[in-house]
Amino acid sequence: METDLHQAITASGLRMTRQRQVILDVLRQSHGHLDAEALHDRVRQQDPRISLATVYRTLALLKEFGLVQEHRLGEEHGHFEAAPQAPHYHFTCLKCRKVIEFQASSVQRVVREVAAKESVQITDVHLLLSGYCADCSREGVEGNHET
Amino acid sequence: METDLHQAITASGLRMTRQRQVILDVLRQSHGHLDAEALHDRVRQQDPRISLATVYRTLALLKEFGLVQEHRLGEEHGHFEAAPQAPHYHFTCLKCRKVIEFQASSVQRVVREVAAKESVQITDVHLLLSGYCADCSREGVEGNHET
DNA sequence: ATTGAGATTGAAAATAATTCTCAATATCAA
DNA sequence: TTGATATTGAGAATTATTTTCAATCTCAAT
Ligand SMILES: [Mn+2]
Ligand SMILES: [Mn+2]
Ligand SMILES: [Zn+2]
Ligand SMILES: [Zn+2]
Repeated sequence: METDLHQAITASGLRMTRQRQVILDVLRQSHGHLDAEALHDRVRQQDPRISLATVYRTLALLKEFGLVQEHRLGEEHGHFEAAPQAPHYHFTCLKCRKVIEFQASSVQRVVREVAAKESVQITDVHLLLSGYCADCSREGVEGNHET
Repeated sequence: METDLHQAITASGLRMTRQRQVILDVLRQSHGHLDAEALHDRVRQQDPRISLATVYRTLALLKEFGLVQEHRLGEEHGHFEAAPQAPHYHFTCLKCRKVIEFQASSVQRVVREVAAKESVQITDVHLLLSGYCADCSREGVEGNHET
């Protein structure tokens, strides 16, 4: 639960650094889906010297290890979260940008079907729903031409 | 089938231009999922003066009209396709970048469930599977440490 | 504990993707 | 035909991410 980073790192012949540990720790403690800058800000509170480049580098590494997931939530930048125990998916509000997580076992069924039918090996599943949350449900996606 | 752009445009008090028509036409004729530069290249063959900025501007407009969809296929840039009659989803190979489209009616079931349970209004659904296609299935995601 | 090969980092530059600015041009209702 | 104004092209600007490289760590072998 905390040594899996050490494990992955050394198994790969890489080196354990304070930066890598801090970045993973911060991501694990943070609920929600942080972008690189937001993560950098929080990481700096633990160690003000860590650079944004190292945040990006470490995120790429943690993704390879399967310890971190990146999501595209409809914006021009990525959002990151520590890999959860059970897979989950996302809804994001086009107006207020709120993110709601949900589970749906039937998605795994679809994944198995596609894997079989297309003879592919599936390693990642991203389901993103977007629209308007309960608070924002009013106007639609396109043109509200009323006053 | 060809006048729906005129319709959407004029209904919005906008203006019909050669550029907008060409960009939509090219996208409709192109099978596959083009990024902005690739689309620009093809559009230029019809009209060499059209700028990349206009391609981006028009894609944004066509998305608002629901005539075009943008997908994030695991790369740092978007890919675009003309809105299909029936919804479909995507698998992309992490090695060769090939894209396979598939349908899965159970996804719509999940969408309805989430909409009901979370009281949200869902306007877009993106399901992206990634992994290795039949040709590329061999090494895993990370490190192949063999020769 | 010391050493050294080489992995990692910070800072800044570079690259990539997309958006914005603005003067020139095109559209379309009158 | 005209005029108000929407749109465009070109390039600058912005945003997100990656790369470069010299300085600094890490860790296995002394
Ligand atoms: Mn999540
Ligand atoms: Mn498609
Ligand atoms: Zn909302
Ligand atoms: Zn492949």
